[in-house]
Amino acid sequence: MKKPIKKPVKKEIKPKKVNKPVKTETKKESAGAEKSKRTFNLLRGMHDILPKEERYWKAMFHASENLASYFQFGRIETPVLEEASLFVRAVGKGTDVVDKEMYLFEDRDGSKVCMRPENTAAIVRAYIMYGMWNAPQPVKLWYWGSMFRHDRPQAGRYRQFTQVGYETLGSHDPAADAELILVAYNFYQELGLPVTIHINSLGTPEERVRYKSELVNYYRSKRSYLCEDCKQRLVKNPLRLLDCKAEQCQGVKDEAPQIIDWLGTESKSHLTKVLEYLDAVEVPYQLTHTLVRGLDYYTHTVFEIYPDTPDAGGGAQSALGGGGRYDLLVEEMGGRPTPACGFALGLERSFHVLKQYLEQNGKDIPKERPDVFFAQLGEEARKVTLKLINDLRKSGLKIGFNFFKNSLKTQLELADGFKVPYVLIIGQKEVQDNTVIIRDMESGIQEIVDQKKLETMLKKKLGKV
RNA sequence: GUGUCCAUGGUAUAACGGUUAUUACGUCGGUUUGUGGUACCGACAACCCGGGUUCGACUCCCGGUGGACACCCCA
Repeated sequence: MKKPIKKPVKKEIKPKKVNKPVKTETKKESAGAEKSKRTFNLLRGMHDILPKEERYWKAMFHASENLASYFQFGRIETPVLEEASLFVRAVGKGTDVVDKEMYLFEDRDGSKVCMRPENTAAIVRAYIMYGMWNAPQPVKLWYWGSMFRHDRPQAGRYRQFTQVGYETLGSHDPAADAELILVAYNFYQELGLPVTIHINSLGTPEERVRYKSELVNYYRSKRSYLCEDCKQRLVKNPLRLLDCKAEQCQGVKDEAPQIIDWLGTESKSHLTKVLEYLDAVEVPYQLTHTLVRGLDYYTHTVFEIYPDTPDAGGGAQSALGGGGRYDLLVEEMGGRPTPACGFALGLERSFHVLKQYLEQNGKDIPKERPDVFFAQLGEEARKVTLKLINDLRKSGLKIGFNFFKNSLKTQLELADGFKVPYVLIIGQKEVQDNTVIIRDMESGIQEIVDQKKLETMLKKKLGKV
């Protein structure tokens, strides 16, 4: 409140430059307008992706796109907004994702809609809606988009976050599971980030139910040793008991029955086959019997991807992505019985860990640099330059320039900042002669060439023939 | 949802219950108007918001908002 009043006064006392009073006036005006002075914050848990981070995002997008094309996944984009019950049904009532974290609201016509908290449900919806079972099976789809969960923000966790995901619908073959895991693994290989896959099997619902009751029995007998959270989990979400990080629960956890012992021969052999495929493609994995997943729809294979870097974020948050098989979901959602599996990667997390990893190892994703910089003096030269730059657009050369600077000195400074090997200069003289100066930034040697020969000259000099 | 810590120019920071709030980087401009990587000069730009205590608050207190981290949970 005080600032707007103070400032103008201060400036009026010592009048200096011509444009000062003008500025004072605008300040006064905006102060008078009161609320117009307010600036805006981001909503909690939201974030911007700025140009300086773009190369990481681009790398991630390219990796996922190339893998999708190589492994023949078709891109699908579903809406951010869906009928709320879609996710309630698919993800499951009682899960935190549905009960506590959904962006849920009434649309203007009173219908309940929500912003997608994940994308598998929508993929299944689309599979059924468009009768994709009529296409050759399995149907392989991938997506890239924003998801929304109203959770408390934390390292690598946002309320709006980006996931890339791959889903294979219509195959119960363990090769489908393995292929997905391979894609996930390759994604990080492409980025140069070492990761390990943690894998487990949840078996069939029947096997899981039997195991769960066994687990509950076991934990009940040890109830007095458990932390408060685990006492809650015992009634609310028993499988999560295995995920507890509390010191006091570790002993109990280590002795706990393992689901693998409760799997039938078919489930076991499914898991074994997946592992055999992983061995064949040399994907490093770790059989983790404590791995359970939060969403209700998983059956058989479940897996998560963890960075190999030791201090890459906290405990649970270090999972970069995860997924698994959901053989019953399509039918539950009203489709024909269709086995399926898929996974999603958290891109903000991946970005975070990747950047940190690269920095720690003195590496980086190279910034995009122009090959040459075009400097221009005067209006006529500017026109010619613009024409030449446009002509060179298809040459494959990247040309840096800044038309809004007039002094050659400034333009050379810019060029220097880009570390370009050559600068092209056009002034009055060159406009008249239809020439252009090529300046070697290292040696300072300059030569004058005909504008018509510019492209071939440049390509030659840059070794891009 | 719970807990801990935090909030000064674009970024990173210093200081202070009281007349002009540091410094560096940055951005813009200049050192005879057509030549960079150095140097010098100048300019720009900040106390998150609201309330309280006080003669007086950027500084103390409360609330809000936002941030960081952990838990719950999840990507």
